Amino acid sequence: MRWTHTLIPTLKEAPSDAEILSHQYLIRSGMVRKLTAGLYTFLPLGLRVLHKIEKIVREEMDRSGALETLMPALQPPEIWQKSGRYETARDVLFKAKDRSDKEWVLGPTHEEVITTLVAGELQSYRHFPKTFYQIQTKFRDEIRPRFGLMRAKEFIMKDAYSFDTTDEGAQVSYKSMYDAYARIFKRCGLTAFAVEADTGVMGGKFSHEYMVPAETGENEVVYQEESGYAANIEKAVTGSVKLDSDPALKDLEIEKFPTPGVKTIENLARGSHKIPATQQIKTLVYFLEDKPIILLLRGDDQLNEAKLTGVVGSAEFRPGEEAEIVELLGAHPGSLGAVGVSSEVKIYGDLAIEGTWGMVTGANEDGFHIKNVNVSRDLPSVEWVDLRTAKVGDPCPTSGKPLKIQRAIEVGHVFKLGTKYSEALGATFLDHDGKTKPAVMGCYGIGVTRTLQSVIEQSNDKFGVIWPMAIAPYQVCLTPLNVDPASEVMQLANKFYTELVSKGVEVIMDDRDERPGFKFKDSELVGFPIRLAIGEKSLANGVVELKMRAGGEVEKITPEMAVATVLERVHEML
RNA sequence: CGGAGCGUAGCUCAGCUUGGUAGAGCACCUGCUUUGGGAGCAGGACGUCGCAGGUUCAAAUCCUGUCGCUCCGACCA
Repeated sequence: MRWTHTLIPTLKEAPSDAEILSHQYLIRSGMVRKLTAGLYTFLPLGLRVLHKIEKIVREEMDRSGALETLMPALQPPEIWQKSGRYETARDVLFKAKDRSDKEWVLGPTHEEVITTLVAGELQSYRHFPKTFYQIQTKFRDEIRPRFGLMRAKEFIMKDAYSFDTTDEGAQVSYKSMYDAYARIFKRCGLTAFAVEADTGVMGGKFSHEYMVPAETGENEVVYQEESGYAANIEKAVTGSVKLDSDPALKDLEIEKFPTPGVKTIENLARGSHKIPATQQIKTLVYFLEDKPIILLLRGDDQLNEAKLTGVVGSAEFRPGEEAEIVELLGAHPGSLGAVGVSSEVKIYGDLAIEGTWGMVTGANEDGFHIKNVNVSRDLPSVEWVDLRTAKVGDPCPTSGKPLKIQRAIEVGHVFKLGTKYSEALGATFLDHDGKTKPAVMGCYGIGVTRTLQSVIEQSNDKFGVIWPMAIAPYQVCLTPLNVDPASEVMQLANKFYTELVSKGVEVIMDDRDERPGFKFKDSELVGFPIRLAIGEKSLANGVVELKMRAGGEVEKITPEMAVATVLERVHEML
């Protein structure tokens, strides 16, 4: 390809609406342009990268035995009503109406469609297992699209769905996808690792997310290198963080004491009371489908709402409003406690305070707290569960070593679904024993467009993008510094171009009549892995100049060696 | 949806406080010079100042409304 024939609108300055570096480079290097928030046009260069990632995804999906399909993006709402997600996913569903005012759904994902297909086509255990995948545009009415392709209203996803007759089979399918994902990200030049992920209302143990470490990521990963433990913070459990209570306080009776003006854990820890946060019980009032529940955490801990979802089996909860809380407990937030609360209110307590004593909590009377709370004695009806958010330095659940936290971008998610959708949509089969059973499903997603931007986020320097060879828009940027067709420089460039292309190398020739510095800057901004510059000065010394984008000095090589050397580098880096 | 900020040339932004001729740099067009790290000079084209009302002799500037964009939170590939 010749630069003057394609469209690579590079920008010297970062667009004002691009916050993170990968978003800026995506725009500046002329890969995409924004139509409106969360919607992007892929320009020729960006599309080449996208296609290359898709090719890798296809190859690895095919290799794992998955079957490529293509499902409609436009879907009837009836199947969403059947699965129950017409309601539960209503916030992300884009809806459209046709001329007769019938409603349609733009697919944010395809469990309903694929399961409907399987319900009709796979009827015997002999037809299983099967895994289907597709690479397709998804639509999600994101509350807040952001960071370019990272979170868009419309994006390209590789989604896959496995169907097995047994749970054990489903685990094999799961593992197969899990492994394929690792290969995909590796081939894309991405450092991504699998972490245990929250399974939310679906339950079950099998969910992993593939994470790319990045400060701009929207997720937090809790990990311990030595033990290998890694989990999304929503899911992360820890070893016991329970602290020893002072034996002297165990049998003391609870005692109310005045705490005027104290509204927060912090107030009580600092002020005149000097009660460490670790000795306080934090009392939160939530409403679960209009029924109040009380949550108890240690003063220094934060509630993990994803864990709460798992505990109560629903995501339909919200923090109570001040008026509701006053009505329930008779005091304002800041003086709340669970001691003596009616046994009709469900109370969940975090494991970190189970069995402790000498604790301080609100008295349910404004301006008063109570001390010497012995949890086992004074809070008998509490159900003890894991509710806290893991913190840096907490003990690793497997090794006890201190945990660390790293921000990351989620590029893939593998999920063992079970029979939720197969039951709802009738994907059953006749087993050996003549019984009708629901298929056991798994679902697997890769954000293809997000993966693209993640590579930029991970692989760049102050000059621009550094594309890994496998997904670079072009492998080689041929840079003649004189584009006069009659010049020796341009004739040699044309010769190299022809030879390299004939050997299957993807070359872009920068045939613009621009100054050298201008061309060098552009090629570095776009990030072609190899640049071969041909200029009069070096040619007079019998050499051309090879520069690797990833680093290293300019290498001077003879024109005779140029094509072979470039070819060798391309293959080394693939 | 809650909180914060921003809408002026293709891009980055100044001008707004204190109302009065619409600005700069980059990019674009023409010419000359230049030619190894985002060149220089001269000339040129490009704007309903997001939109709609209002105040005023007069609005980019003040007021009201509205739409869009960005960031923080809940959601997620």
